Amino acid sequence: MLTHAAEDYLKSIYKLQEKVGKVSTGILAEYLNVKPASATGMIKKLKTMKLVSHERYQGVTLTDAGRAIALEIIRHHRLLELYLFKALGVPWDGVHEEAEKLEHVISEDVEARMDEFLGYPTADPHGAPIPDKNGVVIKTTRIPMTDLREQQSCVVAEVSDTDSALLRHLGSFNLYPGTAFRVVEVAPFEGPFTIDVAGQQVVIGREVAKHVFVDDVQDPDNV
Amino acid sequence: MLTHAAEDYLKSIYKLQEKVGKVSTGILAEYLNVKPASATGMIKKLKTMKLVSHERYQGVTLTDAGRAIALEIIRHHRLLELYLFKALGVPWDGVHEEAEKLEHVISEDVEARMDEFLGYPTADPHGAPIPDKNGVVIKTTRIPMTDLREQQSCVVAEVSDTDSALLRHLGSFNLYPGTAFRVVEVAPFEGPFTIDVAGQQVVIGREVAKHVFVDDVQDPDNV
DNA sequence: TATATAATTTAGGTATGCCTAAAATAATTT
DNA sequence: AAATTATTTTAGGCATACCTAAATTATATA
Repeated sequence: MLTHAAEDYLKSIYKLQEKVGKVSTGILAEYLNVKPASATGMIKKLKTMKLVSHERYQGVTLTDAGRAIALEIIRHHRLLELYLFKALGVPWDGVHEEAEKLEHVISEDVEARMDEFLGYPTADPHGAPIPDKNGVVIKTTRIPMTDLREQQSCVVAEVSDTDSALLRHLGSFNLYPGTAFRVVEVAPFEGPFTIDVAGQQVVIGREVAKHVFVDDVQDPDNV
Repeated sequence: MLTHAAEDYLKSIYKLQEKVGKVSTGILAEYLNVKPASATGMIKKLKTMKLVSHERYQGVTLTDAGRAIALEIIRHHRLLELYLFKALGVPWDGVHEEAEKLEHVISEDVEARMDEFLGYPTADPHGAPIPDKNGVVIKTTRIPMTDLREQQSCVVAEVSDTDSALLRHLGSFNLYPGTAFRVVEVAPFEGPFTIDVAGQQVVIGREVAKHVFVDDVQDPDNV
């Protein structure tokens, strides 16, 4: 069995790799709130276990074995988030922190029971896809809200799960995954977005919009 | 926050103290599957935190602060066991092992939600009392099954939770907490107990009977 | 191309929590 | 009371996973 720290490194490498391909030591260290020297140490350890590929100064990538473990941990995390949300009513801005601790200790048996209780779900409360038991993740085509233009309509697909204050903010506007909205106005010079959510006008700043990803983008009917 | 190991020590000291008063280093080490030298080390650490009282060669006892933490961990453990059993259908011989890992990471918030879901229960699936939020444990008068005499009737109050094979064995006879039975025969020379459970005759060996505790002992009506 | 800057790795240190072996203390037997 | 046995503590090591500081390597700038 891997240590919790090793599991966290694999999970983080997976997530960063999705964004940037090869993951540099510095990026990884920053993501994990750890010094680069510490990351180097763990990368070496993971390399001897053949869970990552790494050449000095060249960044890390997961091996197939490493990715399988990373996906398993991510599955634990997201199923736990959804379970806490649906079965125990933990607010959506609190589930990430809880799941972060539980993901390392939950058994496959308990996980399977939660999965069954939830009806084999495919997304967590923030809209992130839940890998299936074999590590298969549903591919999605989500774009950041900042790419939207005026008058386009769309549906919230996913929001970042790490910042609990941000989640409370979004919740106050009902901006949950599945919520539809239309862009009313995009203020110039990197200004905020004014959107229409169920008839209510809401102003969303750039920084917030960067963390909201949308789906089903439709141009206005009357063009 | 305490380390998981420190929490386990406090919990173990509490349980052993219930049985033997002052807890010797050796007994504690054996209970935790650790060498006496390691126990000495942790005892010293807990002493500096004022969670235990200890004089060299004289055994440990918990301070009020230490007991409060021990009871909190025990509450976590037993609520988790019951939750896993009732909400997720984990078999009663598996819940102990799961709870052993989860008890150290579950938050007070999630615990409170499970408590509510379960209707503020007072006993876990093995009949062990669940301390309340303030660390108050319901006092019980339970006697080991080995103290029973022929023809006495009683109700199973509690069984040891650590040996999963034993639990499966008891389960096969329906000997769960709450189950009533009558002693039909006690074989001489430390022999087995023959009991009547819901009309079925069952033979229970001494070693098993030592781990079953009963309540509501009644002498036969026709005396 | 040489130099300055930035990123990464190496080297050495800390804390936790376990271990074994040896020393000290306590309890039991003769 | 002395000697043997058992228990407990001390001393010194190991692995994990973090840290800081210094050395190395790579990249950007003059």
